[in-house]
Amino acid sequence: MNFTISEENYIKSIYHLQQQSGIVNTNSLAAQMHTRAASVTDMLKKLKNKKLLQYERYKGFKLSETGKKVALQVVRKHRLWEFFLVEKLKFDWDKVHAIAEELEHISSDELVQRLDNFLGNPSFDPHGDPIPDKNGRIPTINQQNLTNIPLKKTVTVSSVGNQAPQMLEMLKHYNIALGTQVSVLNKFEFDGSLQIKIFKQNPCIISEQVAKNIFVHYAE
Amino acid sequence: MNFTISEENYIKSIYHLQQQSGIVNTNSLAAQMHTRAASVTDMLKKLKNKKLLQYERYKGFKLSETGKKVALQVVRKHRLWEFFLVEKLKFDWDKVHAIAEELEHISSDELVQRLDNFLGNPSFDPHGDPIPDKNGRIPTINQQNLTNIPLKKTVTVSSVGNQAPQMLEMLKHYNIALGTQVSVLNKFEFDGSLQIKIFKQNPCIISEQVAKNIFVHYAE
DNA sequence: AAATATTTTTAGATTTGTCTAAATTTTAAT
DNA sequence: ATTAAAATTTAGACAAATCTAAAAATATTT
Ligand SMILES: [Mn+2]
Ligand SMILES: [Mn+2]
Ligand SMILES: [Mn+2]
Ligand SMILES: [Mn+2]
Repeated sequence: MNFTISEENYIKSIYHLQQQSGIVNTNSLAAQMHTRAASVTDMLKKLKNKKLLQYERYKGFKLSETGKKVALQVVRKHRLWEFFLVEKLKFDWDKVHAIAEELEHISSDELVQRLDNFLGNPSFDPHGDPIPDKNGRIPTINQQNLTNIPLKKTVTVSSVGNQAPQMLEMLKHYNIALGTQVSVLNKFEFDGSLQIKIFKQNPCIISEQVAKNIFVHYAE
Repeated sequence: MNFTISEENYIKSIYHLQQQSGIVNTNSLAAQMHTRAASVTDMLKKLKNKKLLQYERYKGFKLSETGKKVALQVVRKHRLWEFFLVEKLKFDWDKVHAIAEELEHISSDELVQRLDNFLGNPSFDPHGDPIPDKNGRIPTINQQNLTNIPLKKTVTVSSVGNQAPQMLEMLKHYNIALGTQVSVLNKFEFDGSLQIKIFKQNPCIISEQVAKNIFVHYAE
């Protein structure tokens, strides 16, 4: 089946929201999509008609199994294109989201599969997010955010929670990228900020808010 | 300024039609776009309002200078993406048009420029059509169709006139691609068909209709 | 439990792009 | 010069996606 760009964007947003909260409500989706609650309700009816959504009015909603499959294909395309933009076209990682937001709607299945192969079947996108495979399966990694890491243990940055351009820009300033080796030297009780040592750099301090959005795994 | 996908498709079609005939009329555009004359008229009004078109009702129309620039950028994107699909993703040349028809509407200028560089700033797309540069300038080549070539002279295939999948499939069957060396052995007066010799193959016969759509230049 | 606030849905409008059918204009034929 | 044919435009309708304002349902507070 084929979906409009708008439908795909809604489906993807619902998918991301329900990953966190299980069930999604109208206002949070409206906020995520930068649209109005009334518009969301209209689209929910369409998606329910197409059996992509479990939805009863006033009761919240979540994707059906079919809906989830559609969402995963859009996510797959988004992350593969982001990988292409960074690895092949040398875009900075904080510049690719908006472009991938358009490219993810190109419809050819063969294109996606060939792109995947051309890129060497990558498992993670430039922000460390897992790329679903052709069947929608997602590779898992054991990762935790920096606030949960014991002191002095060296870990590797594996992904970024908040991917707002502001956050990514900040990480660029700190010289933190995926794969960067870090250890936590000190945790300050007053505001939860962390003193960290970044490989080959002088120790510096990051706020708790930033630390919570830096995910890491133990070095192999 | 930014245009909708539909506007871009109309602008591009008008551009291609006026390349041949100077001025364009409603019905031929409707045919080209697989739409109805009434829809064309509606869009003409929009494009005229946006100063992309010189248009007076019942009198035909053509692109303004601004309109031509927009068209050339869309053509540029279309042909760069086609090149990408064939050279990098190894698509057959008869499978890329429909996909490029979508990709040409991705809006980022930086993307186009980086793609161009990544591909090595190609001058011609997989069908031998020239790729406009950033400023809309088009490389020219001296080419003629096969019916105008003197007998026994060896020439190189440089582009294809009719690019319908049926035509491209046929050329694939004949083993004719861009760069293929050909010479005309004989011209049959009865139906205008040509006996030709394709490099490393036995002589074969092609119809006048096919010959007219094979453009060639003299080998360097 | 009643009143108030929040969330969600409906009603009705708007924009974009399309369509059919009818009217108008231009062109070609008698 | 009329008439007939072809091309083009207008009138009016429709689907998709959005919006604002008002109504309805649910949740929270007194
Ligand atoms: Mn998108
Ligand atoms: Mn990403
Ligand atoms: Mn197109
Ligand atoms: Mn082409």
